[in-house]
Amino acid sequence: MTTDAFLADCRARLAFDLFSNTWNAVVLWALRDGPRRPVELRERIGGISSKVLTETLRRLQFNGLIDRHAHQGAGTRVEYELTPVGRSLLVPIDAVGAWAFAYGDQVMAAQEAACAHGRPSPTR
Amino acid sequence: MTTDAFLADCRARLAFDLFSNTWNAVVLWALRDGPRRPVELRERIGGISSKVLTETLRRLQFNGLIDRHAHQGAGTRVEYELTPVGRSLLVPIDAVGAWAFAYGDQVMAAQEAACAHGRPSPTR
DNA sequence: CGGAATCCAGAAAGATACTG
DNA sequence: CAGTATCTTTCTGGATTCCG
Repeated sequence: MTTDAFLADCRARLAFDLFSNTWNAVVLWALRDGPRRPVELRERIGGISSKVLTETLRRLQFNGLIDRHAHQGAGTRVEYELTPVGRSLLVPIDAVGAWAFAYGDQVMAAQEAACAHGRPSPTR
Repeated sequence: MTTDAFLADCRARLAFDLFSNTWNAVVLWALRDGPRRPVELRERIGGISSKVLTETLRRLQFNGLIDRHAHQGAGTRVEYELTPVGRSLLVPIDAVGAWAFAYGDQVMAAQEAACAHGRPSPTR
């Protein structure tokens, strides 16, 4: 199918914007095995602050990718869960992961080679 | 294969970082049909400034995803071309595009529904 | 525990002008 | 045309603190 036209004002940009965020894909991935509480997510994911996690969850919720469930009881218990749409996004996320698995070494090698040739490292 | 562990310090993050940039994927996509000159890229892609395009190209080059060819002649003629590794990245990019094609409507609908319910729109 | 409120540093990206 | 140099604005993510 090939979905041409990522360019100009294309709808595919919508998906790219979802990825152009450090944590969106990571959090979705961390939710793949079922509902999770924020504290669990922070354990599974390394190095994400409470604030940033909350922001990310709001963002995903806003885009209809996750649902928030507040179970009432002693204290507070909240869980987040993938929606069907959110779950469907795991497919392309997995494709990205598979690529990294296959080609990550070559990218790192290219980075080191560029540095060795005195090229400054762009931010990313 | 499923490439578990996107979490903590995993190599898959390397790939996510490549995507967590507004323009990387778009520029790679614009190069899919063969070598392109910067001015051509700016035409195909909408709304990218010369400066940002250059930065993006340097970044992709640094990661070994594209090559730069400077043809000498009257004036200046430069072309950028995908490396084999860069071309391989089109596969996951295409998966993302296919997802957007299939589910983009639902995401946009969710956004509008959230707004209608008075939820503020997170940045992304 | 969940999460909201601040404050802050750094990075990304846009606009503009300029050089070869 | 390709690329650089500034300047400015916006965004992101991190740290800290406080409330229910």
